[in-house]
Amino acid sequence: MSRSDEIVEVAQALLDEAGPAGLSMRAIATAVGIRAPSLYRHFPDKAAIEAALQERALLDLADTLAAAGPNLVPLAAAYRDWALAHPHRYALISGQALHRDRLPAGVEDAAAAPLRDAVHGDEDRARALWGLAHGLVELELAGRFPPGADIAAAWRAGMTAFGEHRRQGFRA
Amino acid sequence: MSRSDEIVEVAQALLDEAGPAGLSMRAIATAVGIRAPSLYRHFPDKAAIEAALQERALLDLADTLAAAGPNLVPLAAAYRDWALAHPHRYALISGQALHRDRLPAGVEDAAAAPLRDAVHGDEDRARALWGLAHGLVELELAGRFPPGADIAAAWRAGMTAFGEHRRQGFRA
DNA sequence: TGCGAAAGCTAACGGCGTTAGCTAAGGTGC
DNA sequence: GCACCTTAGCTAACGCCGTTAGCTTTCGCA
Repeated sequence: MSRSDEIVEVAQALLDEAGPAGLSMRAIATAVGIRAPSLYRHFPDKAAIEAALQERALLDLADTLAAAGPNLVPLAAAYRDWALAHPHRYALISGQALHRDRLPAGVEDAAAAPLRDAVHGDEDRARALWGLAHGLVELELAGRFPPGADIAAAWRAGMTAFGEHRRQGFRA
Repeated sequence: MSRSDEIVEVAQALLDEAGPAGLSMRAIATAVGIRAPSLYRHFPDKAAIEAALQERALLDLADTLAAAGPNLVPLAAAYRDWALAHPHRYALISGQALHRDRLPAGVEDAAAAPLRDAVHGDEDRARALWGLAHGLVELELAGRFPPGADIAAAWRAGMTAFGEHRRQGFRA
């Protein structure tokens, strides 16, 4: 394993346990066993390390979604489960945090493809579905739902809306 | 206008033009005409200033949504329009950024109430709808949709799903 | 007139990402 | 075998960040 790979590995462990706020260059370097400036021998800046983590996370998410199959309900469940299992990774790939220009082409799309397939290529409904899943995950991770809220039921309500809609062959 | 109010006013202007990243204590202080440590005469810490901005933003959003009326489509349009008009304010009240423990009681709920009313008190569907709106806004603000994407059509697709669903009296 | 509170100030601390510039180790060409 | 260049580490430091300590000035009021 190259030193670069080792750094990314260590950074991912640090992200998982300490969150994005704990992912400092000094912390990564210490975990590797070197000093912060030495990291710049392997990566041009912190964003490059973050981009490597984002690539990993997106590919992992894409695999997970692909493994969930083509049906809406298990697909949505896989999306939510992945986010809840890796909340800090999800935070790293959501919002403005994504270093899109540093990611290899296709990586971002790979994670979106399963959702698009689940609505049979209808781009508008795929985007709405993505928004729904992303929004529900973000609200849940941010603790915006009151304690005791039945979040699974909210997912069911959303999925039912989209599922029924599809079964009727509706077009917006 | 008290000094505290002036600070919040200036901070909001700074937020609107420079975004959350530009909202530093030194920048706020300079814009007010004082030095950063003097801000601590009026607020205990930066989070308190942010909380004041969040309260303003949430109340403004709540007013905007209330003015949009009880129907789903114009309500959703108002939500999106507000977020696009004040992207940095939206960023400040979304995600983990919210200082919930520092906000006056009811402020957060005031912004959510119109969505809940629009689905006639069905909590599960209200949360799904909130997730949909929040998610679509976040994805759009983050530039996650490809250039030229018909985002309005995605909103229509989502709203149609929820709207049709309601008209049929469906329950999840 | 004196006093205390309010509100400003400078200097500084420990954190951050990052840069400049030095050094030690390892391989390669003559 | 020696000179040389590259690689990968290091320390010191810069300018930013939020924040604290401690000083001064001003002002209202008894």
